[in-house]
Amino acid sequence: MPFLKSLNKLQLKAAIHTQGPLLVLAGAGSGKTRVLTSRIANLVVNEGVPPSEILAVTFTNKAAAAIKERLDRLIGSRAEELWTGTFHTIGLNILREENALAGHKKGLTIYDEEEQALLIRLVMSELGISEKKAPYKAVQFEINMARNENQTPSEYARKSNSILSGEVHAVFRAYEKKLEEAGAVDFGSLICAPIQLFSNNPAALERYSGRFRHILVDEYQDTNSSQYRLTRMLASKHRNLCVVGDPDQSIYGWRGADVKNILGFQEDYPDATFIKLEENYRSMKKILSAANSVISNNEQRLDKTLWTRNPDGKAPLYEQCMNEEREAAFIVSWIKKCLVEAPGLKLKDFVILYRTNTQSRPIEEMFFEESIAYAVVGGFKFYDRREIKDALAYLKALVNPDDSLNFLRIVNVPPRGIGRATLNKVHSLSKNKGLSLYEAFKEAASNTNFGNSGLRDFIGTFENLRREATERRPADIAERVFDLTGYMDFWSSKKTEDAMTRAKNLDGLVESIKKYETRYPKAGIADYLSLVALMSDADDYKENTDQVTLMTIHAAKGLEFPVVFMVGMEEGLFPHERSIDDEEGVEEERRLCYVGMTRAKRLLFMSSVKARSTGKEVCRRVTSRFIGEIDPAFLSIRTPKPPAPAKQSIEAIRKLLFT
DNA sequence: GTAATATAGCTTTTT
DNA sequence: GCTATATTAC
Repeated sequence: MPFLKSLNKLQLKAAIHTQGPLLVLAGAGSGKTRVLTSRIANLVVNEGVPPSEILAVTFTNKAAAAIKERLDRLIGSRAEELWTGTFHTIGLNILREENALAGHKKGLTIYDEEEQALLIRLVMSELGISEKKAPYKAVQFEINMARNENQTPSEYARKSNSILSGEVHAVFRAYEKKLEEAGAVDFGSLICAPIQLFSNNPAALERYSGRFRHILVDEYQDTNSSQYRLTRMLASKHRNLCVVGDPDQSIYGWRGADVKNILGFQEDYPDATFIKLEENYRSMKKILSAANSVISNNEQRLDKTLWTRNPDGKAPLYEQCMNEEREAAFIVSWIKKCLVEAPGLKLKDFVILYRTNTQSRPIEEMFFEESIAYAVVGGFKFYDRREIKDALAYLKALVNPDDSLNFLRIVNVPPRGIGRATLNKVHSLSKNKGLSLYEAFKEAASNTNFGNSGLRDFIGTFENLRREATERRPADIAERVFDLTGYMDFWSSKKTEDAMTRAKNLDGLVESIKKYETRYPKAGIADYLSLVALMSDADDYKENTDQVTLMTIHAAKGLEFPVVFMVGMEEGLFPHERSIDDEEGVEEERRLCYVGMTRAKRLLFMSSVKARSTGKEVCRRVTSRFIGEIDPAFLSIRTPKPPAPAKQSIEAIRKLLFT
């Protein structure tokens, strides 16, 4: 088979292994994705396994799409039948399928972090728990951690030793009830609900564990306890579970990921085959050695040393810059130099990696000034904008009006005379009669005691839209909604620049729905909404356009670039001050550093600044310990000389003179 | 009762 | 720098 020819011995072994559990420890750049795809292709082509009986879980939906695409080249259109996606996508699909089977008509609205926070705060105020006693952020964190451990509210109460456990327990319970009433789920319940379903319903478990003859889980080091349980359940029948990962690249501990899942795999499955991929095909020797010397400072590690046949290449270069602007100038001058000296390189071969999203700004400004095309991945997303959130809330409310949270969000936007007093009245009506907010509004609209015409008009419009929605296409629906509710007009009638961009963004949203519509002709507006909710930052990385990419190191997981810049290599930023207190936190930061460094194929630049402006103050900064941990044999340190960007604007010179 | 305006507060990483 | 909340104006 042609797809097996290009593999090395160990990769091949992993690819053609067919029966029983398999653990693949795949170091950075060791050809993991190739192994995964060849393995699936081998199962289908040589072993005759129908693609529909294979489940491949990836970390992002983009990675899932990439696997499907590669597979499409190997086995053709049958790749479409494969079950792929993130744990969350898989969970959602299971819930949908089972809901349909059980005849539930309830909507499945996915609440993102912000919606979750709103609901928690609502619950807290109803329970009379003050923000001072229990900050909602802390409550939210506890609830999400409980979800990561697949705990119900009462299990949480039993096991938690948090000082807030009493309050959290109460909020958690009421929160679950509200979710249920709204037909909504949070991210965590997309994993927990299927587990619960399978525990209560052996026939359902039988269906799925029987269907998935082979299961592959990528990035297994970043699975949490719930995902672990779900995986075990799904694999319980056939036990053909292949997990792939690298403990050194575990960077989601703060989200409940537990490296023990991968480290303990052989205890869970004593008959598991174990394969270690240590040959790196990605990076030049000196880059790899530098990365290895950093990660070797971690105490808690599995024995593993990455090596490569690649040439030495150039040692990573570190420079301490005066401030953020100089750091940005440092990047720009090197990009320009590289483009001249290495004619094969294009803008899309460069990536700027940072610890926190806010770090992108000064770099963006410099790129703009120097007319360098760039794209920021993640960070402040299109879908995070207020007008887009409002617009999506309209669509969510339309699809699932019992989702009181989103209904509430839009009911008086734009202002239509439904203020606090009206809201209170409707709210008590809903409570007294046990109605959802929307049902209460409907009742209020037909009741003449509510002399509010704005309310009646809105409910009328909303009802009409709901009727229309059954026979229109998604983009059409969206356009009608924004039009008839006056939401589009709310922005486009204002003449401020801000309002105009918001109106334009709304048009952009309709455009994106149109694109979705042509791509998935059978899908409805509800499908679009869940896709948007589960879309990850990395999903909007476009490798085909020629522009420099800016992203967090977290988002860069699984990607590779010829030239990598890692900026802000400073104590307090990287490692971040909030993880500096305990050794485990620092070790995770170190793994993150390792992940960043191992993204680089040919050149790696690292930089820090001497003075950083945080808010109003300017702080002196100390070089990150990680720089000191790099074996000096594999690091060039440059003392900053006056930077000389090819084209200096008057403004840039002025800045140089006065800073 | 509702809408516009000032003020504080906040920014780790994300499905 | 930008948004949710509190206050004041209509």
